[in-house]
Amino acid sequence: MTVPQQASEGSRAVKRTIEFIRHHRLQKGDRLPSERELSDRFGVTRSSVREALAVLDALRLTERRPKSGIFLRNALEDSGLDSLVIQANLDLPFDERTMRDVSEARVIFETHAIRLACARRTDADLNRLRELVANYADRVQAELNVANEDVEFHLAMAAASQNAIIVRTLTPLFLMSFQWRQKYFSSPVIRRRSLADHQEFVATIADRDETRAAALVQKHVHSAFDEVRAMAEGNEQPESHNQWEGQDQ
Amino acid sequence: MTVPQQASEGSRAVKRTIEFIRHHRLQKGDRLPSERELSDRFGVTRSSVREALAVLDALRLTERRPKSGIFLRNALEDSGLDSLVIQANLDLPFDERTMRDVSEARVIFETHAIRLACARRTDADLNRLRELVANYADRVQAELNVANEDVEFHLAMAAASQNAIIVRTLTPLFLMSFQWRQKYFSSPVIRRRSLADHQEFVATIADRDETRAAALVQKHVHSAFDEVRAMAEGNEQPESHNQWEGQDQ
DNA sequence: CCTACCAATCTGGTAGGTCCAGATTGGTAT
DNA sequence: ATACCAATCTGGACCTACCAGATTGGTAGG
Repeated sequence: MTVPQQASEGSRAVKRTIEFIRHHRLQKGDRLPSERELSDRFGVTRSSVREALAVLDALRLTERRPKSGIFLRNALEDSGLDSLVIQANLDLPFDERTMRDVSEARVIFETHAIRLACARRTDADLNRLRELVANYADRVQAELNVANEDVEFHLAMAAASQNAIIVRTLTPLFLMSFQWRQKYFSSPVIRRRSLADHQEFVATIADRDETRAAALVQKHVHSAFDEVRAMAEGNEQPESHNQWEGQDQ
Repeated sequence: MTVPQQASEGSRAVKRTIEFIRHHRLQKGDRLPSERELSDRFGVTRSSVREALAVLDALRLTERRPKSGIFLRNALEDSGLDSLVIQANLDLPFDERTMRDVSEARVIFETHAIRLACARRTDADLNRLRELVANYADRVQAELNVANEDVEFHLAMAAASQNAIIVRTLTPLFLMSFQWRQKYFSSPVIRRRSLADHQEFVATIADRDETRAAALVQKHVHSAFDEVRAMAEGNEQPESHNQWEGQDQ
């Protein structure tokens, strides 16, 4: 995956802007301060602010009206899925509701993905999945973290559905959870359990057994989310309202 | 929806860069020319190029390695869904396979959305849907285009699922088809047929009739895509490989 | 007092320049 | 063939300047 570099000023400006929107509770249609004022506030150049605004525009969060101002196009919660990845990378917190929705959506999307994979998977898909599981097993044996390999495997299953849009939909849902995925897979017990599931996934896809595959998705994803939830509640400071905040690793 | 402004240099730089990647058939891991060279090629300032690269970074298409270069992180087809919206807004074409996948994904996602909507919709959701249909009916009566209203209605149905992630997933799938949606709804016959479907949607959601609702989604979406496909093939120049290219309106 | 109008001001868009420090690279000396 | 070092290239950030249209506030006219 990506090596966590230090955030550039441009990215910091994105973070500051999102925090500004949050803090001032700006709503759809509200106007942001001018680029010049934002650059003053944030202590960066207008160039950096403009870079950030270009990103927020791309995410459909803001709209820059020439000679007029910067306006909020959507509430933070209405932007595209890619903004979740960016928020996660910037260590911005998610609320409980978002995490619940992500969990539910992932089950729905991945269930369909694996159903399609059972129906349409090619031998090449199957071989790739077997390779990935073998590699996964090696790493589990070597007591290594498999957070990245887990994402790789799940995306490979999705790819076997032969529908690139489904893959592109699931990708951000995985990437946004990179932080706590790392924590989740720090447990050897969990790694072994996960490996067993993956092996079963491959078997069901090989047999084109949609029903068993779909059931397995439910179990696999739900248990993962339950586990993470439990971990978060265990480590949680009592006064923290948000157990899903990204953690530095 | 959004008024199509003239593209800024920053957006043009995005377009030029994507075209560059396409034209030179760059693959994952390949290196792009330096910012300075791109700004020369495109005839814009480095600032504009940097704005564009910030966007492509956010879309997970490129990766900027400080003091090293710009590298392709993903193939164009592996980026997030939001990039589809941007490509559509820049009048960049989609290939047939993407459109097929979008159609399939939309049916899957929206079917689940409406199932959840049947189970969970509140009275407020229902009222909003009725309002939207009433407005829709007025516009059909007045022989007005209902492209935007159609999106609004479908997103409102998705919102009734009480899962924001599903809404955020469907949104780009609608927005990317803004161009030909406009054409599709230029036909009064289609507008009337669509209105009838929407009225039936509301009825099924009111009755919480999941089965009928799901069946209706299949019919509604498939017929729409078939229609658009037929329209595109009809107007198509024989040598065009791509009938999904965005059209100016 | 209200309205119409106009000029100063503010805004985003773009250009062009500078400096920095680390990565890359190619040639040189060993 | 290898080790090393200096010139070069790269992205990151800052700064100033200009443009033209949108906005706005005050003024003149009704």
